[in-house]
Amino acid sequence: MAFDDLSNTGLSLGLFSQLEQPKKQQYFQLHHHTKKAIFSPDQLTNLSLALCSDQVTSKNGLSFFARKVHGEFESGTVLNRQASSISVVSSISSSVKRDRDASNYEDVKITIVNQMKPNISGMSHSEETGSGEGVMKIKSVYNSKATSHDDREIEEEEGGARKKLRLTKQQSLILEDNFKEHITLNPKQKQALAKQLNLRARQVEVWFQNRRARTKLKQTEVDCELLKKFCKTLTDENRKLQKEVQELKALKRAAPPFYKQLPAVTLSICPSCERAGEPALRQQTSSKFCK
DNA sequence: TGATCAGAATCACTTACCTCA
DNA sequence: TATGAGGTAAGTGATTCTGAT
Repeated sequence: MAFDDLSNTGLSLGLFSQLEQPKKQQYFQLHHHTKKAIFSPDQLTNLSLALCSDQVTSKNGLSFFARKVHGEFESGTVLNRQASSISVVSSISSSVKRDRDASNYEDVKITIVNQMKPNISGMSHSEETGSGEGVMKIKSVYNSKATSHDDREIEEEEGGARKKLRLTKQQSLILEDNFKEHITLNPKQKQALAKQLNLRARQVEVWFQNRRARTKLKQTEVDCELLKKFCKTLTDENRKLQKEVQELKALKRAAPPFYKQLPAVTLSICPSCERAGEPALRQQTSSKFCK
């Protein structure tokens, strides 16, 4: 796909109006990931934990940020994502600003430094951030409301290797507190929290995402331990029962059961009433039994 | 009314940076 | 000082859901 075409399909999408969009999401649904061929069988059956569901109302004026341009580009070809979703364009490399929550940006433009490199997704970090041929830079142009933090980050990202953000203890504490209250945030909460922490909404979102993943991982470990214990209990129980069976078998061999010592009794069916009974008894009661 | 599409939200997995033993 | 492990912020590619057409 030629780059001009790319911008036509997605990147020159400008302002979007605010939308009221009720969202209902089931979090941590039990589901299978059966689609990606690259998954191992274990991964295919990887289950999420069913925790809760929540009604989220999102009023996040679309803030349609160029989210995903990815895949192998070859001139004149299409993106490797479904053609229907190509309009969403984003991070080709770490130099791409990605902030779909920044509803205050005015437009997203692309600056092409050089020709696109085939197989961008396979580029190494140094290749991505280098300044050599074939490197494409995408720059998000925010409106005047963009925070200084954003500007700083753009500078940093353009400058070289990606700098890892370290949250302060205070920030982590506040995030943790919020997580205790709700494990997901609606856009309003996200924005508010981001403002409070002097972070971008995307960073808050990522933190919650990673936090949920950590919670799930821990829960999985706990579940695993419980299952191990349960398994051990069952094994012990099974061993006990096996032992009991052995003992009973030994007893049986030693002395035949008492019912085998009783005289044999023949049961027969009365042709008129079709009831079973011992003949001697039936003879005594036949006047009542078979009328 | 059902089909289709776009966009948002979220996920699992991965990468890369940073700290610390 | 070098190094490997572990923690975690961020990137990537996918699915699901919902509203609009």
